[in-house]
Amino acid sequence: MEEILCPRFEKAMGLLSTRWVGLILFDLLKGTKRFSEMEADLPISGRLLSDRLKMLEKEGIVERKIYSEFPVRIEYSLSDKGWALEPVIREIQNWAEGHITKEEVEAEKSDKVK
Amino acid sequence: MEEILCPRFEKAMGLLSTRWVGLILFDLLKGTKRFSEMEADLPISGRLLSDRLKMLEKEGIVERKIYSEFPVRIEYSLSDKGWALEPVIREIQNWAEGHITKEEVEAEKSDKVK
DNA sequence: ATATTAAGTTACTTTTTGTAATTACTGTAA
DNA sequence: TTACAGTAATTACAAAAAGTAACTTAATAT
Repeated sequence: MEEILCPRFEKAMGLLSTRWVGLILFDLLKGTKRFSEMEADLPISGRLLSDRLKMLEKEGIVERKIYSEFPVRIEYSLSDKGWALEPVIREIQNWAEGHITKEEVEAEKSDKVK
Repeated sequence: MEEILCPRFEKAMGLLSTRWVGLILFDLLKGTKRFSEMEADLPISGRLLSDRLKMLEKEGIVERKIYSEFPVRIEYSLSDKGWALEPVIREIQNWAEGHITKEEVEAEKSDKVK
């Protein structure tokens, strides 16, 4: 492979195409969330949610705040770098609304049953 | 999980976050390509490239054209639905240019060596 | 002591990737 | 007519990542 791809783009694409990252961002764009809330919102297990949040925190996209209450409360939110992804998510939504048909959504569901 | 996520968005995100799909789209946005060209452009093996192109064709995003010459020539290009993803890719590039640092790109490289 | 609650982590199985070798389908050359 | 060459895949198999459910940790209430 030669230098066809911009390395920054490749890195960004690697991040965004990590399974579940898009949905996690979508959820956090609605506001600050707790671990268990995200677990309930998204079709993802605790193990992977934990992995992905750790990864996104390391990348400076997500911020983690601990409140030492009872029981302990931990809040996740987007950093500025994370908020800057809003246009990306918006364009994906845009495309989805214009180009994903109801049939395709149905097909997806029956795939999952298999 | 309740109905928190838009099913169309979830479907779109599933497609776009399939490994290599973003880079394949990026490559095809530069124009029609042959299998072996894409294989050379991208850090992806023939097996997966073949899988992904088949999937994208099934989703109506990529078009496949056979030219019965010698040797056979097969060209891949984007459909209208595929071209409609251009703004998504553009916003990702945008974000990458503004928020991925040189250090992060370097870190990526050394990860690969490991 | 024991139970409760949130936020993870571990152990284990299934699925998806990556790599290399092989096939299929032409057509050209010896 | 057998052998070789150029594309575009496909197969076989080892390695990595994902999915699931049970378990752990830490603080506090009963």
